[in-house]
Amino acid sequence: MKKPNAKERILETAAGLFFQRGYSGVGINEIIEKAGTAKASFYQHYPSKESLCEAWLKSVHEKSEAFAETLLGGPGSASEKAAAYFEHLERLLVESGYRGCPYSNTGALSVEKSPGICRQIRLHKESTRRRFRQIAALAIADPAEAELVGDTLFVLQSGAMGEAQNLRETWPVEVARRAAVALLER
Amino acid sequence: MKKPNAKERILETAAGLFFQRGYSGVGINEIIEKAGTAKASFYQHYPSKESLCEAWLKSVHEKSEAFAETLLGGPGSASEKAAAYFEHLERLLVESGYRGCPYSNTGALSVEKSPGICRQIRLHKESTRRRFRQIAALAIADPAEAELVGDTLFVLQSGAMGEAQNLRETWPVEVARRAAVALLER
Amino acid sequence: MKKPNAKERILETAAGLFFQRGYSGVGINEIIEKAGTAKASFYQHYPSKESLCEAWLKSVHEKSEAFAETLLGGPGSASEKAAAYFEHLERLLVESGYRGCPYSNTGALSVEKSPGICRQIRLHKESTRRRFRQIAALAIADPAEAELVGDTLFVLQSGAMGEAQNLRETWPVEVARRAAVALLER
Amino acid sequence: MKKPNAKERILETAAGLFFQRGYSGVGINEIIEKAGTAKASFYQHYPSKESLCEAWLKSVHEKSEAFAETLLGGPGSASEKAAAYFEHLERLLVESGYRGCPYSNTGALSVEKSPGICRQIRLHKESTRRRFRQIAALAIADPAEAELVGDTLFVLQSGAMGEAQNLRETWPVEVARRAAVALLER
DNA sequence: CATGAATGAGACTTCATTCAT
DNA sequence: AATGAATGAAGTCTCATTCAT
Repeated sequence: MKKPNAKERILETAAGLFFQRGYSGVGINEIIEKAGTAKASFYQHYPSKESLCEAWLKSVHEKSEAFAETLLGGPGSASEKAAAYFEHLERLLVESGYRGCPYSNTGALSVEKSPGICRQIRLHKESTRRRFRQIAALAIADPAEAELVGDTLFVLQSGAMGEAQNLRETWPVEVARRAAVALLER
Repeated sequence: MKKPNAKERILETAAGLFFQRGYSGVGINEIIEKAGTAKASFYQHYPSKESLCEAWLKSVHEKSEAFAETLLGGPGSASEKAAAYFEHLERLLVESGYRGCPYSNTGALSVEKSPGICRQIRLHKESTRRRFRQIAALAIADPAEAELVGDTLFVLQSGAMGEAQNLRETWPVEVARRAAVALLER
Repeated sequence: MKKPNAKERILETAAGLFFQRGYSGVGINEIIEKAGTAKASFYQHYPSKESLCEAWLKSVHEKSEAFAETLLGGPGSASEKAAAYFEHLERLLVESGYRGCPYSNTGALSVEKSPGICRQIRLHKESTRRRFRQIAALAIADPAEAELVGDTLFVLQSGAMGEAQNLRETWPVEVARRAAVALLER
Repeated sequence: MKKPNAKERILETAAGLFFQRGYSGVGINEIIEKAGTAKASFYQHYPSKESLCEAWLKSVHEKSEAFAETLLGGPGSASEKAAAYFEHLERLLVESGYRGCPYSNTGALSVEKSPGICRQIRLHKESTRRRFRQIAALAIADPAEAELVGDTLFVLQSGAMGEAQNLRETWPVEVARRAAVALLER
């Protein structure tokens, strides 16, 4: 019995599982079983589990970029945009059962062997950092100051997601949001 | 040939390995081999791998507490203490090859099955949060305000460690330190 | 993009790989990849991997026959022909990195399931045996004696190739050549 | 349900299977199933399939050495010993269903990656060569001549086993035996 | 005739854990 | 308290082959 679109189904299935239980917590067997594919079909499309991880991170990055562009292109002041961003994060966090940031969760594993995965993580993180700098530049005239504030927002957001995940509480996100707003409204 | 202190040797060996490669990246076999113990001796002292993880986290917590107490009990203003703390983190980070926070790294795994590990993480994180609130209280009179600033420092610190690990760069720690100092010197 | 001569390219590619790493050491995937063909194109030309093996052995046999006919039809005494034959073998051996006889290497696998492959091996081996008997008949009058000597040359040659391969040294071929010459010059 | 002596059972089972169908023709699964062991028990005793192959070849070598020593230490002239040796080979060959020499069969695979296996093959082959030189030295006074004849016997024996395996006939062994006797009785 | 996607079966290896001594 | 042998389950990956287009 042959089913088409195995590649898509595999990626979608893996996306859900990797996000919920982490890259190292999910095996190929479970992925292909839930995707309804044969093992060899998997390896036809992805040369290794690591490459699937890369594809997953890439797909998450695309959705993240789409949201960020919408937010940045829309109306509102810098602090409003930042607040909206943190509120969005909080919603995601609760909906996902406090699973935090897929990139940080993957980076927390010792994946030193896979440069491809590390590269995806860096790409996403640098992109996020750039977004926060753009937001800061809306409110702060001095470029150097804007960059510093942008980086601070980036660090705040990362810490908020991580600790909310660790503690299974939302207050870190709220704290970060208030700090962000304060930095931008000064 | 009986070797004493098996329990200690196991814990020390595991501490090094868990820290460097993460809880899920190290197997029991490697631990007992490097510790020079037999398989069954391991299970005599630790009923499971998870319990060893708990013991590891507990031991890390003790060292962390000792450092924090020294810092808090010593001389210096709030912002000086905070700056010293972040400089300490940066040193650890570089020395360890950018391995970040053991608790966050462990929490990034989906270890929902082990309440003991989650508990250790929460204990340590709440304790760290309390330390930052204490530092903030040194500089800020209003209790509510001090708590908020303390939580912000906590979030900053966590994000700094996480992103420094992800990017293998130290700037997130420096950014966090400057933000912390700014918050405390206002 | 259609490429002609797919069948030939497959055979040539497989010939190189089978010779170097043995029938069981080469997979279909590698063959079609290096030949630049699609999976299904392969099975259009060869119903199975075993049939490709047969085709390979057949093609090797043809080249071998051509050489033998040239040698036999040329000038020189029986012992000169035999010596030339062994010198030829030694050259091939060194050039190929001591890969020995493709037929013996294939026969060493337990390919009991494939009568076609076994048949090719037998065909080649019996033909080689006949050649040696012909050479022996040039030097030895008595037919029964000539047959025995021919068979002995055949066995010597086979052992020489096999052990040269096992030891990665050429002395077995030289030993066999000297024994062959001695048998024919008596 | 735990059974002791897994290591022995694994080696004995593997010996039979490797001999009959070749190293590459037998999988770990079949070995452990027929040996009645768990897969992890296998890897407790043998770090890899290749290491099991080495152990197998080593065990075969020991039996082979025992036979050779008995033969060499016993009574009889050089040609009688050689004849007995070839008759022994012929018996083994028929009994085993024409499976030839385990070392040559293993060496025919492209096992370039495993130096351990290659080493076992070389050890056995060089030892066999030495035995034949010893036999030749019993009949031939000149040392250089004896060495050459010994090597010739070695090559003859190898070719005989290989071609008997290829053709599933015993005549190569008989031809080799007659050639050997002729060389020693001259 | 050519193709890329799909497949069932099996490859080798490692996991954390438990048993009998 | 300490040990080496044994284990079931799961790990990632490859095999030769066939399908639908």
